Amino acid sequence: MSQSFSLDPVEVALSPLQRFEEYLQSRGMRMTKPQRLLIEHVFSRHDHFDADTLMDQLKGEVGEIGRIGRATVYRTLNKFVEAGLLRSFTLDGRAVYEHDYGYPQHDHLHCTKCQRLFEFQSEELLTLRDAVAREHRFRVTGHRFIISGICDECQRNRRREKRKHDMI
Amino acid sequence: MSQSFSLDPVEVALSPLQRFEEYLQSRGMRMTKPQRLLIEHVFSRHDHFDADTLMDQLKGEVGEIGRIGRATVYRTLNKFVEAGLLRSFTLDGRAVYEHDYGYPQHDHLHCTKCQRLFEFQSEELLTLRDAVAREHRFRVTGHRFIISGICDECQRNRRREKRKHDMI
DNA sequence: ATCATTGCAAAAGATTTGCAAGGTC
DNA sequence: GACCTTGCAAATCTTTTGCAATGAT
Repeated sequence: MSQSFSLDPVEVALSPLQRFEEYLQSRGMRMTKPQRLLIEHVFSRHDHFDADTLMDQLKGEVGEIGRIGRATVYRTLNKFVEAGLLRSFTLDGRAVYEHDYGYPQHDHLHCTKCQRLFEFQSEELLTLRDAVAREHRFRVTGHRFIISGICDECQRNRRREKRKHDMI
Repeated sequence: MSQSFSLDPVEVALSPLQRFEEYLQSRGMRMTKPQRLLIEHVFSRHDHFDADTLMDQLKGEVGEIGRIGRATVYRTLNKFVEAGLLRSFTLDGRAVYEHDYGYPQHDHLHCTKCQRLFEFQSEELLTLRDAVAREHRFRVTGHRFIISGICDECQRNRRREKRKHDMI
C-alpha cells in the first residue's frame, strides 16, 4: 500500500501518543508496549496501510518486543480508530488505514493500476454532501468518496508499453 | 438489505435477459436455468441486495430447480456485473449489488441505523469528480460516493425512543 | 460430442474470539 | 491483587476454487 504526501498536518495540542493515553485512561484501559510501539510506528510517517503491510513492516523493526501477534495488531488498530487516531475504509475487501488525528479531512483518488492512493481536499464536496443530505432529511455522520482511475505515471508507463508492443 | 425507489429507469432496447444472452453468446458461454431464474428474480424489483439475502429469497421461491448452490449464486452475480447488468460495491465487508443496466448513474445515502440505502443523482458531483481528476492528471474510470448518517425515519424513531426513556 | 455450468465440499483470505499466561495500574 | 492485554490457535465470515456430474449447443 503506497502513499502520497499532499496535505499538511493540522495544528494539534497533543501528540498521538498523548491523545491515546487520554483515551485509554478515560475508559479504564491500559497502555502497553505493543500499543506504544504500534502508535510510534504508525505515526512515524504519513501513508496508507493495511494490517498485513503493517505486520510485515513490524517484522523488520528489530523489536524490543519479541513479536506482536496478528490479533494484537488488529485489536490495536481498532482501538486507534475508536480513539480517533486513525480512519479506515475498505479497498478490495481489506481494511486500509490512514492518519485521522492531526490531519485534515480529505478524499481519495485510487489508481487501479499501481494501487496507490492520492489525497485531495474539496470544500465544494462537503457543501454538496450536506445539501444532498438536507434534501433527504439525513443527519450526516460521514462519507466515503473514492475516485478510481489510472494515475499520471501509470498512463505514461502504459503508453511506453504500448509503443514497445507496437514495435514488435 | 432494503431499498428506496427514487430514480426512474432509463429507456433500453433490450431486456436484461436479452442483454445477458447477447453477452453470453459473444463469449461462447451458455444460458442455463439457474442463470435465467436469477436474472428474473433480480430484475423483478429494483433494490439493493447481497449474496446472502439473495440466497434466502431463493429458498422461498418454489424452485422449478431444486436448489441453487451458493457457488452458483456468486459466480452468476459476477457474470452479471461483468455483463454490465449489475453494479456492486462493498458495505461493511460484504458485496452489495444493484441494477446497473437500464438505470441511471447515481450515488447513495446509507442509514447506519436501519442499514437502508437511498439513491440520489448529482450532475454537480460528476463535474467535481472530473475536475479533481483533471487536476491530478487522472484518467477516471469510476467513483464511489456514499454518504452515511441517520435517515429521517430513524431520527424520528430515536426521538420517540428518547421521549419514552425520559418518561421513565 | 464438446465443453461450459452446477453443486458440493474444501480452500482461501481477512478479521475476530476464547483462553491461559503475562503485564499494568 | 485485580483485571486488561497478549499471543496463539481455533473460529467466523464471505467469497472462491477443484472436481466429478450434468446440461447446453
